Amino acid sequence: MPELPEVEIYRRYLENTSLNQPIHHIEIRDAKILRVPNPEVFAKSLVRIQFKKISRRGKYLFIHLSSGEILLFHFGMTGNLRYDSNTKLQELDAKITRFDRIRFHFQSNKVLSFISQRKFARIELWHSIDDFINKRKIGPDALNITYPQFSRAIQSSKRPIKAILLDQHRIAGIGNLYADEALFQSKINPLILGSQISETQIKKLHEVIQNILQIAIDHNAQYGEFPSNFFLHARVINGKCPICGKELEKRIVGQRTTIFCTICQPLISL
DNA sequence: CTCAGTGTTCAGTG
DNA sequence: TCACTGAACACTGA
Repeated sequence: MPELPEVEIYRRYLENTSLNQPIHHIEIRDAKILRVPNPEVFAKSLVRIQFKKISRRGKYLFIHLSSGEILLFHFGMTGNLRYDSNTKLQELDAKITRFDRIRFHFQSNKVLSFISQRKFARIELWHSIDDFINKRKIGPDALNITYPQFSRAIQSSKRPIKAILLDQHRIAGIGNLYADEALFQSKINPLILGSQISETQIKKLHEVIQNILQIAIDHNAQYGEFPSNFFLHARVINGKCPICGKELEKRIVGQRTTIFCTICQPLISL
């Protein structure tokens, strides 16, 4: 599920469960998740290390280690976390599924599992956040991006707006669902090119994105609890436009399924 | 049985 | 170098 709001919820979860506990050992159940030169060496190097702080940029979660290094979590399409505080080993084992890919065993006997159904999720180790941001060229966080930054990110591209919103190099944190949500609430057609969007629309889009993401976080990223005016409710059932009632349009834009209303999100620039 | 899906990376093109 | 595109990755559920 992980777009920005989910990852922010994961960040808070780690902050509330996993700080300041020395690691006892790391259980590697699927080495593919670990994008490090040598998983065994990686695991050994983390023994006795603690998580000191958890931060986030877009969909990337950073664990600040007591060693000074940064453990990077990216959840892909299906990543999740589960912190087990049971003291009995049997009860801990009972909770393991085959999707528990990496497990961090703390000296306190608590266990943090990094879970992922599909193996698109990954864990990396970096010297610093700046090092990671610079090498991967990750754009500003969608919740923090200023209007001038946002405007430039949109107008400087000739790709469809939908593709721009999904491009983490330009703006970090928006995924397929929230991109459709933001475009619907802003009444912007997903196919309009970035360079062709009016200043008024960009302004509106910027506001709408901040608003949607904040509301999503406030509802713990639980889609079922989002306000009824959220497009997502109509989108999942592939139904009719919640505003005008017309059959929603479905197309591939920016390589992803895109659902929108051709009436409420006209192709002309306002 | 087939295919789409809350995402990224990498190779290749212009 | 840069902007962009399409394939690949892996597994479930409709």
